[in-house]
Amino acid sequence: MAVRAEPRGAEETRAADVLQRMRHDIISCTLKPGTRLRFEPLKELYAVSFSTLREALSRLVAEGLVVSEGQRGFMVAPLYLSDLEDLTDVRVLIDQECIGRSIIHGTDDWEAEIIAAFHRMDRLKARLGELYYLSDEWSQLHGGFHYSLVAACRSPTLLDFRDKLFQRANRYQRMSCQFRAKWRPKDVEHRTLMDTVIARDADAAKQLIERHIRETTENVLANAGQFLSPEPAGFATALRPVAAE
Amino acid sequence: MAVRAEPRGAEETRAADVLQRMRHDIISCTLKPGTRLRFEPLKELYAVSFSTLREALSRLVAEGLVVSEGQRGFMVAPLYLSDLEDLTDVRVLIDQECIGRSIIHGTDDWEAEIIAAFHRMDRLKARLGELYYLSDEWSQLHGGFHYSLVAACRSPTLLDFRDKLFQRANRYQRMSCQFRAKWRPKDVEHRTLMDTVIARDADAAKQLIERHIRETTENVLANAGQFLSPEPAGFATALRPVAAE
DNA sequence: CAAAATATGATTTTCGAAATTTATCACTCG
DNA sequence: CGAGTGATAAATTTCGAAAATCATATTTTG
Repeated sequence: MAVRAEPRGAEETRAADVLQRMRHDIISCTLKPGTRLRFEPLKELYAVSFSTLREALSRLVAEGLVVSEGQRGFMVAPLYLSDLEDLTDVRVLIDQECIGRSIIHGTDDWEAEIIAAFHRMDRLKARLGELYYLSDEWSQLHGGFHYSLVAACRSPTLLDFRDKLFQRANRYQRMSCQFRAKWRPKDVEHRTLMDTVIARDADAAKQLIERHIRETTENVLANAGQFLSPEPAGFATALRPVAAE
Repeated sequence: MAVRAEPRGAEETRAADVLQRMRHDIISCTLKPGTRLRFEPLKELYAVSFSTLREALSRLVAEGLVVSEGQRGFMVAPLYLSDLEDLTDVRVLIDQECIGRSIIHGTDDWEAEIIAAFHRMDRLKARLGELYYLSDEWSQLHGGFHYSLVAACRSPTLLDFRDKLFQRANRYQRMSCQFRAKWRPKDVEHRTLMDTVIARDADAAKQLIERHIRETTENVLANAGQFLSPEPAGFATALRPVAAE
């Protein structure tokens, strides 16, 4: 058998590839919140067929990045003040739990990975200068740093939830950057967070991550709060009693 | 315009309908854990085409009820001891938070709905007799009761997470029933839970819900623990560093 | 005889045309 | 003039055939 031309699983499936690209475009607000997602344009933009698009959109609905209205198509999930507040509170809960568990279970390798992630983020920031936070690459490394803090929590479910929350929250920040580019630097905070976590001081780390998350939200609100409508129209959002125990 | 023949939104979309049916069949273990989901049989079973099936399957993957392996198709998510344990811990965390918030924000209507839900569940149980817990209808009402307890938490995100966790956990119980039909009755527990929540005793309610959830898991393990493989093969399950903040 | 290479059959994945449904707009009627 | 009605256009949704991929059996080669 010949050697694989691709770097192993570069594109498992066309649908999975489109899913990834669309997710990125939604989070980065290239696809703006509230935009109706019509098929003809999207078909051209992503170079796939109806069904394949549909598959990707379906999954994005489950992830909360897209909403579907009956048989009237799909739409990039709008941004709401109430959603951001909800998101912020739940993120605090989940991140605190993850950090607490990571501090209990973390190994030397976990610590090493945190330090490495911080270093990568820090150096890239230095190289990028003033508007570092607009870059996709920094976004990646910064996300990686925060992930490294909680990576040892030993709960795939918590990590999955955290990931989804992180992505949804990210959209609000990316959006707010487009209005005003003022952004309080967080280098010191990140370093303190790292030190505290590695020192295994759970209580302090939980306090720090809470402040970190809440301050980020406050920044978003200061930059773009006025552009957020307070509530979705229907008010009742995700309600449905279900199966049993 | 003529009067609608259907009871309003009975089937928004064929894909949504199939999604719902498949979800039910997976949770009830009609589609057994670990089963490969081949398209030809499924196409016949649900009477839809490839693409429509694919759409439903995609969403079930996002919900954690189905797993997809590269381009080798789909499979009903297997059941693992480690997953059940993870699930149990996270459910305790989320449900405690939801109950605490509901007790803070709950109105009279919220209390009324709890009492109503309990009554419905209680009467159906009396009518069904011994093996009440095998019935789909009871499953529904029991789920509804637990939902009513947390319904006033004012966090769509938490409710959504809770719902997904509930469904995933349910699968383990349904499965365990098939091996042995011994099931400790929980009537008294449910009533105590209701009384405590309505009395707004947050600490006691949190303790009760934790015990309720953990005992349920212990029951499952007693009935079917020996049939669960301890871990997924690959070990690392849901890991991927992502975007940024 | 073992191992690699190839051919064959089964399955998944993708595509674009056909069927439904919704939205738009001109038109009639009260 | 406004509300309802019906036809037309635009969009979504569904379908099944065609292309691509994977698993298996067979043959070839060292």
